[in-house]
Amino acid sequence: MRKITPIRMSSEISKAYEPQSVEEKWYARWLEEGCFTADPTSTKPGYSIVIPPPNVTGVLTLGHVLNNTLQDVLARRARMLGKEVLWLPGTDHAGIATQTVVERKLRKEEHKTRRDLGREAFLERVWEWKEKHGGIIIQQLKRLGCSCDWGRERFTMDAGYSRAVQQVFVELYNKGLIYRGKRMVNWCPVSLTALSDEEVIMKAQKGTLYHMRYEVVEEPGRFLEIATTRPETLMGDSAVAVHPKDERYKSLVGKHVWRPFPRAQIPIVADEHIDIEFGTGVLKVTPAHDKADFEIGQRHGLEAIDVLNPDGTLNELAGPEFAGMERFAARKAAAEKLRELGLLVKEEPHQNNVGYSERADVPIEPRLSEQWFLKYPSVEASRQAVASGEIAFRPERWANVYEHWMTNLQDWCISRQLWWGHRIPVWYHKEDATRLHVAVEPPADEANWTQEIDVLDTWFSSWLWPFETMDGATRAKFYPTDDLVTGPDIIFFWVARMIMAGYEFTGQKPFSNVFFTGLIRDMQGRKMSKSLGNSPDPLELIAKYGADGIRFGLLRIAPQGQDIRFDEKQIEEGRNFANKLWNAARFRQMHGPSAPDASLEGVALSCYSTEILARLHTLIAEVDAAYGEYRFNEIGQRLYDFFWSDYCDWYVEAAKTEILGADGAAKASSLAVMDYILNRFLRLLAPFMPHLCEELWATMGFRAPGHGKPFLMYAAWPTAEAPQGAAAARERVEAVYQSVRLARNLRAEVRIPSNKKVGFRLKPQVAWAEEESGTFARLINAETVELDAAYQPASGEPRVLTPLGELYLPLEGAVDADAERDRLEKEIAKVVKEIETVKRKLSNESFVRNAPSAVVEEHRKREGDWADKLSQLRKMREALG
RNA sequence: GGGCAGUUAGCUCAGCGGUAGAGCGGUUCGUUUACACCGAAUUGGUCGGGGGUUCGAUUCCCUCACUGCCCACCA
Repeated sequence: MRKITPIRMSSEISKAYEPQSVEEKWYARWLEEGCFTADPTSTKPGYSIVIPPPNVTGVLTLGHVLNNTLQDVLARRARMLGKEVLWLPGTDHAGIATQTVVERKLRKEEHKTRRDLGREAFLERVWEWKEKHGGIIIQQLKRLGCSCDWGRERFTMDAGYSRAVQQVFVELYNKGLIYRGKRMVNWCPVSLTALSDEEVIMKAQKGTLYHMRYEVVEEPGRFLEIATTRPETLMGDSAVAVHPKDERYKSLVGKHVWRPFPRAQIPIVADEHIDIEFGTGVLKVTPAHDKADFEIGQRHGLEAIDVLNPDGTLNELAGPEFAGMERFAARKAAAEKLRELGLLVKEEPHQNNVGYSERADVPIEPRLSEQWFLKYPSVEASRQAVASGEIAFRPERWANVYEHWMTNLQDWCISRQLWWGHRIPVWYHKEDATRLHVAVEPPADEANWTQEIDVLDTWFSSWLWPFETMDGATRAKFYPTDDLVTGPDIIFFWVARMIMAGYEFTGQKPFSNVFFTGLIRDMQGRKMSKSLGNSPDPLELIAKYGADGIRFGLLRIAPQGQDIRFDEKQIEEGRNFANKLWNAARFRQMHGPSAPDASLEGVALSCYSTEILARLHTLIAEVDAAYGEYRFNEIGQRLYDFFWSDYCDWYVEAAKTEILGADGAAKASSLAVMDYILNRFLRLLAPFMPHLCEELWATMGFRAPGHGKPFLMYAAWPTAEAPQGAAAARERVEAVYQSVRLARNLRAEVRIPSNKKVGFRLKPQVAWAEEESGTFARLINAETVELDAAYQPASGEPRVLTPLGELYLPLEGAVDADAERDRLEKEIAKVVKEIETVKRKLSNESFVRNAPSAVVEEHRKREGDWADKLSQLRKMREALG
């Protein structure tokens, strides 16, 4: 193992923490030393996470930063808890997205389409692109500090993985769960492929409801009025439908109407599906272009007339004047023609929901086509696993969303008319198209067969991710995985399907916990998107604030599964916190070397030391509890508050009395306590800010019992002992600190500049006031605090009652008896009010009877405290005259 | 049309049955030998409206309002 040489701090070292070089240095060291490598033969208990594989075309977004930082935190803490950790990385081939990117490039640079190249050549291009430009995001994740086992990076189109995908297809086919059929699917006229229901996004549209009329064949001169939003499909109408109970039209059922163009007689049918209330209560039935219409067509044996080409233009069945016309142009043209024929009754504005293709962002076209479908496997086991808590969803409410989807499953359209993807392992016999060969290997007499040209939906490969990324030995050690961290937006696409695949193909759940993060939005609450340009570049933020800064900033504002409004200020806070820690360590270093083990054996502690150690003890307990509930923001908040406020603002400032004082033993004690705290705190913070903590750990020369490697990232997770005498210390320290706050306030009120040293007088009311007067004086920036039990203040000298006693500020010329009288009287009024409140509460019998005794006790104590304070204030008031 | 979240200080958010919190912002002071990416003090809230349960409600229940998200074949 290589020796680590820490950079020694010196007074020349920069006052501000400069993350760039530190972060890159440590990341390189960790990699060199194999710190991220998972060993399946280890005797330590295993812990594993698989990364939600980002698209190979992807670049890092803030969403990725949050998501992967959370995974990194979990992985790093698990290592410190003594687990053998596997965080398995990789990328997704992302069928449509990647194909589109390469096609666009081809068009731009060579003015060619993929068809110009042909399938084989095009795929070669995609692979070339993938090798060259794919996986940028992997590099970006490294810059963020992700401790993935990069040696195990997987891609969903790796040879072995692809084979597994095809095997799964064959297996499901043989089980009768996969079938081919001509069905109504969601067709994207831009990507020219079928899509699953999940890839369709419903959007509210402002459109027009056209009222038109068809003449009844059997009763010339009588017209049926029909409302439609899609007149361009009327050429594909093969019936009109009314509700069987609709009295208005009962007599017409079984008769016919004239479809105006191409002119034809079509029947009037009765169907339960019709909503009597909507429009005119008459529906034009276009079985080829609407899912509901298709079903009506099935029930009534209607012809499905497909009037659209795959690209969304109309075909010759629509008639010569429409053939070749784009669908939305045709809508206007059809309406216009109806108007000319006198068949358009009216047009009215209408809002309805239209399905859009998630990728291409155009309205999808319901289209009848031959596709492969999957009946989901292991549904009941999967549903049960989440319902019973065998797989825990956090926040829990997502379990309901999952449950709802799982109980309303529709068969999954898994074929895609793309080239980039896993080719469906099916061959059709050239002589006899009904003969199929379904296997991973092509048939022996391959020349007599043609392979299916469609590929599989990308999610049909990603659902195997938690186990197909692992070899046998790895699986034995690390499967099922422990935590999955992902966004709720892919709960159906990915999470639910992985659960089903896990049970179906491994007989086990694929993971035990799923943590759903929130979505990161901009300050206006909008989704981050490329088109809005409101998505900050995380790498720029890293350059500006450091990886640790962005990690900490984001973690601290990421609530449990709630959406997050992003504000760069929050990242700035992360950077500032890093700087604070850096400087606190620097301060400690300025007073000599630290003890590596930072033990407090046999060290006599000041009350301030005892108090901060007690707080550290509490902190560790709280952090552990918060980890147990995945409350990352709370962990961040606790660490921040403890360090900045309790440690830096109070403890270090108080300890300066001893550190800068003459008592060698006392100084050594305070420094040892700082070492103790820093040693533990760096370990606690390491998962959040790994680079900085590792740097300081090395600089300070700390050691800790560890789990194999001489890095902080392998140091044991800290435990803290509650110090002896914590309660007494806390009481004393709190009295001092409270007195400090009051004294500082007094200074400010009397307008003494913060840097001006002044002399105070204290009439002590506690026996130990003398012992703490030095620290007290330091904290209030006093020249002196003279203790004088018999002190007679000049009338009008600024004064305040503190827990240490009456405090006076003898100032030349600033004596104002009226002001002091006012101040005291205001204070007295406040106390009187407090006492009244407490008294009222205590005199309420129901309160005393019903409230928990601890609460009642607290009120009693409070009453006593206030009463004491009041009597002292009154005495001071009398003395003032 | 169903379901789920959210509504707390000017802004972003914690708290979720016992005296309203943080950060940022504002105001005032500060070259106090770690840190101006800092320190101190201070300002600022009938905890969305209305009911109810309770000795007590920002916290639990009901209801309404608005905001956001998910699901759903009303053309």
